[in-house]
Amino acid sequence: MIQELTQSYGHLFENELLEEINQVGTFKELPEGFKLIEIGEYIKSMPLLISGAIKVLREDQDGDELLLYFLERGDTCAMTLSCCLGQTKSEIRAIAELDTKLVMVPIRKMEEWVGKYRTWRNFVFESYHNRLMEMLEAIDSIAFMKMDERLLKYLHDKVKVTSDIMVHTTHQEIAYELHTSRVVISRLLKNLEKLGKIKIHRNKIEVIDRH
Amino acid sequence: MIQELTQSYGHLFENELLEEINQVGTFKELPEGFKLIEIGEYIKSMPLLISGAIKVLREDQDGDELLLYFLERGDTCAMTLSCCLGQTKSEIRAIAELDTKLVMVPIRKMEEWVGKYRTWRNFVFESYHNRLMEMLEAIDSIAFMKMDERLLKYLHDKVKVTSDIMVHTTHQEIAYELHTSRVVISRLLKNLEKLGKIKIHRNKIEVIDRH
DNA sequence: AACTCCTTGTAACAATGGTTACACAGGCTT
DNA sequence: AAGCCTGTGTAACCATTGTTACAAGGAGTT
Repeated sequence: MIQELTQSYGHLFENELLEEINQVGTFKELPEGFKLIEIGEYIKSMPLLISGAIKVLREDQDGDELLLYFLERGDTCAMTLSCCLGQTKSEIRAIAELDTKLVMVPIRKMEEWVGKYRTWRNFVFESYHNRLMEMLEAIDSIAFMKMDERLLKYLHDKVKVTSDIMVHTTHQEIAYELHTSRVVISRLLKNLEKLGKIKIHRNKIEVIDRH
Repeated sequence: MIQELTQSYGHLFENELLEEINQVGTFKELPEGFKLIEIGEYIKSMPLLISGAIKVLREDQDGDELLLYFLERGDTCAMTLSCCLGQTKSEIRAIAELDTKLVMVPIRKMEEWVGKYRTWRNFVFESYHNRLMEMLEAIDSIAFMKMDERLLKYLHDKVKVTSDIMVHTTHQEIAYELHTSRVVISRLLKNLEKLGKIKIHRNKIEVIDRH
C-alpha cells in the first residue's frame, strides 16, 4: 500500500508520517454503491482517498435526500473528522460513487498526528476549509439557482468526477439527489435536450455542452 | 480586558494562553449593524466573541443575500480562520447583530498557538465542527423546509440570539435574509399571526409561540 | 394640518415546481 | 411471442412562491 499512499499523499506528508499511515491504516477497495457511513452511526476511523470518488448526502426526517458534495483523491472527510473528535453521530451518509480505493486511519492516531506533524495538521485544516467551501457551494446552488440550472450543474459535476461525458443514472436517482421528483427531472432534461446541452439515452445522459 | 477574556474563555484556555491573547489581541466594541467583514476582502485577524452576536451572510452574484448563522459568546469564525490559513478572500459577510464585544487576534499568532497549545487546537477544531453543523442546519432549512417554516425558525432564532421576544426588524429586512420578497414575508407573517404564533407591530414582531 | 418617508396590507397575476395518472418503450425472462 | 419490470414522456392540475401595482397607516417634519 505504501506506493499508493506515496503517489497520492507523498507531496503532502514526510516519509515518517507516510510510514506511520502505512502501519496503522487499513487499505480498502470499495465497489461503486458501497455505503461507507450512515446517518446516526458512530465513526471509528477516517478515510484517506487514493482513487475513485465518494458522494456525501444529507437526509431530513422524512427520508428526503440531498447531494452535498464529492470527495476525490487526496481528500478526506472533515465531517467524519469532526464527528470523531466530538464523539457525535454522523450527520451525513457517504456512498462510493465509483469503485474506490482508500486507507482507513483510526481516530486515535489522527489526533496524535495533529500534535506531532505539521504537515498533517495543515492537511486537516485544509480539508476543513475545502469542506466548508463545498458546503457554501451547495448552499449557493439550493438558495440561488433554479432547478434547471441545478440539474445542469449536477450533470457537469458528475462528468468531472467520473471523467465520463456519459452520466449513467436514471431520472429517479437524479431526482433523489436534487431533492425533487422524477417528473420534474424528466421535464427539465427534455428541455436541456431541446437546447442542445445534453442527449437523453436510456439509463444514461450524454453531456454535450460541458465547459 | 483580561477579566473579560477569563470570563468567556477561562474554562477553555490555560492562564498562559489567556495571557498571550491579552497581550497580542485588540479589544473592540462594535455597535449593532457594524460590518466586520465584506465578501472579497482579505482577512488579517480573527475575532473571539466576548458578548453580543455576529450574523454571517452569503451573497450571490446578483447581490441576493442569505443568512447563514449567528456567532455568539465563546465562538470564533471558522470561515475567517479558514480564509486566513488559505490566504484567500472572504466568502462571507459578517455584521454585528447586537452591540458586540470581541478580541481580534492576528493570524500569525493563531497559527503559532495551534502548534503550542492543545486547548487552542481543540478550540479551533470545535469551532470548525460547530460551523459545519450550522452550515448543515442552514442547508436543511433551505432544502427541506417551506418558506413559512423557515420564517418561524428565523424568528425563533432571533429571539434566542437577542434574548428578546420582540424581533425589531422590518419585513423587508427579513425578506433579504431569507432571500425572498417583502410581499411574501408580509403574507406569511399575517398567516402566522392568524395562527396565534406571533403578533405583528410596526417595525417589530412579537413571538408568542416560542418553544 | 399638510407633507413626506417608510412600512405594511392586499389583490391579481405569473412562474416554478410538485403530484397524479396513464401511455408506452426497451430489455429481459419464460 | 407473451409477459413483466423498469424507465421515460406527457398532460392536467395544484400549491407555493415571486412580481407588480396600489392603497393606506404611522411617525416625524415643516
